Amino acid sequence: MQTFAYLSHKVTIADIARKLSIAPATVSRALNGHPAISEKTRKLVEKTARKLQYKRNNIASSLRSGKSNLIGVIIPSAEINFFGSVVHGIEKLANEKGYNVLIYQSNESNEQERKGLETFLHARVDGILVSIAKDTTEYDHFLDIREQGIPIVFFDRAKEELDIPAVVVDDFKGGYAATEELLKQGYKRIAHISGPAHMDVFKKRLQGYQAALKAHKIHFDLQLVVEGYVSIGSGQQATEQLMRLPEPPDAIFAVEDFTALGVLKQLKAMGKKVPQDIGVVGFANEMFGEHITPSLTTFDQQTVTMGKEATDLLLQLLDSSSKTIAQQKIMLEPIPVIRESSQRKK
Amino acid sequence: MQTFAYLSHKVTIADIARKLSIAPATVSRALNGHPAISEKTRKLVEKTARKLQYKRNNIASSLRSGKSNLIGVIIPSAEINFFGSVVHGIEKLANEKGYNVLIYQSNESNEQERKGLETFLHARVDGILVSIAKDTTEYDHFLDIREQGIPIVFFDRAKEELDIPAVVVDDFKGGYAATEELLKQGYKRIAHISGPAHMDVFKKRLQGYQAALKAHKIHFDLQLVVEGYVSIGSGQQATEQLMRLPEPPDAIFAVEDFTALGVLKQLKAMGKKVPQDIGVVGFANEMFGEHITPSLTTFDQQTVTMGKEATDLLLQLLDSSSKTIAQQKIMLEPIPVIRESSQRKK
DNA sequence: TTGAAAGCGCTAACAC
DNA sequence: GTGTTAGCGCTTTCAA
Repeated sequence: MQTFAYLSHKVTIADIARKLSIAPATVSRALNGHPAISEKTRKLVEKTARKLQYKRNNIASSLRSGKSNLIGVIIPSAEINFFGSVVHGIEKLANEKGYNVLIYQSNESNEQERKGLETFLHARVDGILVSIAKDTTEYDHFLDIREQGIPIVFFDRAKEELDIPAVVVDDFKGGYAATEELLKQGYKRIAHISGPAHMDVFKKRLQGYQAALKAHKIHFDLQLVVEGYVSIGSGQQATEQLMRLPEPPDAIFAVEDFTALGVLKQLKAMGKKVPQDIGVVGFANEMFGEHITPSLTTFDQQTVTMGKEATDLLLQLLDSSSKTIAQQKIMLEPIPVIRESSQRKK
Repeated sequence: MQTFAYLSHKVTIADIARKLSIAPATVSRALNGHPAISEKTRKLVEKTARKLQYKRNNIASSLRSGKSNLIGVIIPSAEINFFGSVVHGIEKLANEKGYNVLIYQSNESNEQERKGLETFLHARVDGILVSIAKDTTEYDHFLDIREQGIPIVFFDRAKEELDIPAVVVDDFKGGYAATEELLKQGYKRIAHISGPAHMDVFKKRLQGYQAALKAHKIHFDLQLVVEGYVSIGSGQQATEQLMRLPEPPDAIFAVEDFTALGVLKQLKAMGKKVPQDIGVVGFANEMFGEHITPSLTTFDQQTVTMGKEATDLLLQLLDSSSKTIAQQKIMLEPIPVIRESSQRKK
């Protein structure tokens, strides 16, 4: 029951074949640049196709070839700038390479993440790109997918133990650099508001923070690390807690920008001046950081590049000919974006 | 050449049928809840399907039924919060109803917008949701799609003349309310930084602005309207121009939040106090507005609702049984979000 | 270099 | 209530 079929008969390769008195197979070959087709036939077919406004039916093509040319992408939330930007990179490369992109938002829920994978299985996507949801602490659903023979690549939120290819930012280095930036500015007692410990991204930033302290021979005070849950409210709460310490910190490295925003809000509410009294550094380079007062020092995660690299990796995996992938793990450099919130000296 | 086909033989309805010694068609019917199938058979088929881990091949199903269960969505940019949020609404409803969502970003370019439509045609989407790109001034590509019999619905950035169903915010009302809010606060000389005049959204906000002035018997001064191009830079530039007037404004209604952000930045650079010296109102309720200083008064566009309504409209269009659509044009109320930037009194 | 024929997995029309 | 048959539009052997 084709809706509106009467309006425009869909032209097929059979139509072209009939018109030219050749076989449909020949038309197909000509249209797909098969080498064993004469230049003359090819031109003729192409011209006729254009004239008849032929459009290849991807669905039929997919059914026959077993390739859908679809890539599924699961992101935690489209409302976070960061992911929107990564998707931009994914789409750009994917479209160039003839793939379409299906998006599914997990909303940080494990259940919805699983649903997304299920949906993608149904849609017969050729490969899947995932940034893991915050609530996900079990990973069997990803392994299931891999067992089905569908390539997966993680981006940003990866899980190392699974041995699934991934494109991430060097979070350890980022955490290290963030801490060092504060030390360089003369802050002495640096706190860290971390994210859920089960997530690699946040764990590594914490490790970077610890390593930087150690390198600078600063005693690691456990009281100065508060585990947050990656949100403005969490940043506010953690800040309150930190500032109530007998020896409060003089700088805070927040695990990402939303948390950092919470920190700034709370400090303002408490009448503390940033960066004079307290230094603040975030992570992710979310858009708002540039526009708030004081502007937020942070680290850029090369979002568009991340999307492209992840797609490129997936495409390699899809290309069965390349059995060996160049690199299973790609680390992007976090790029420091130094702004007011950390600049005590100047 | 099915990659990894050796790893997991894909089970089909034929497998189930064989196992139960019934016809494939019966299996299909049972799985699709066909009424004329006995409860007993249905249960049996369902159980077997589960046991064999059967997954319907959507592609085959699409080819046969002529329905892809795919909805294509074209947005100008995934990096604008507003669109991310609308997509959220679209996805939610679409997924509930068994549709998958393809996303394409036009990046405000007419060429890419056309490419997106072309891509969707190839992918045989059942319907298309579009928010028009800034650079688009000709609309034949949309009409072409409609002629192909593929339903389109616009959201937010619509074009009235085309007579294509749309879900938009009542921009006239919003422009009116924004202006009135400033008047209520005692501002007398209100400027407006508009957007490209060819776009309905911006044109209507301008008309709302003019109507509000008129209603309050305020002379409309053409000098106080500057056409911007919807960006921070544009807001800065326009503000500079406005403030250089012999009689500069004491309030600015910016056509959307990014422009408003530019206004605030420029005013700050000029040493003007907001809202004491000058009042500012934006539009769209972008995330940053809440967090900047001063926080930005703006109008919320009910993004998630917008996405849902647009999808609902499209779904109605797809459901051929309902020849008459309830409403071809849906207007959402802009919701005032009053913050510091406009609050002179208090 | 091209054609004929088969079939991807599913659903719908028509039987019974 | 279920089976039979055909075919969606394409690609891919195999044969010529």
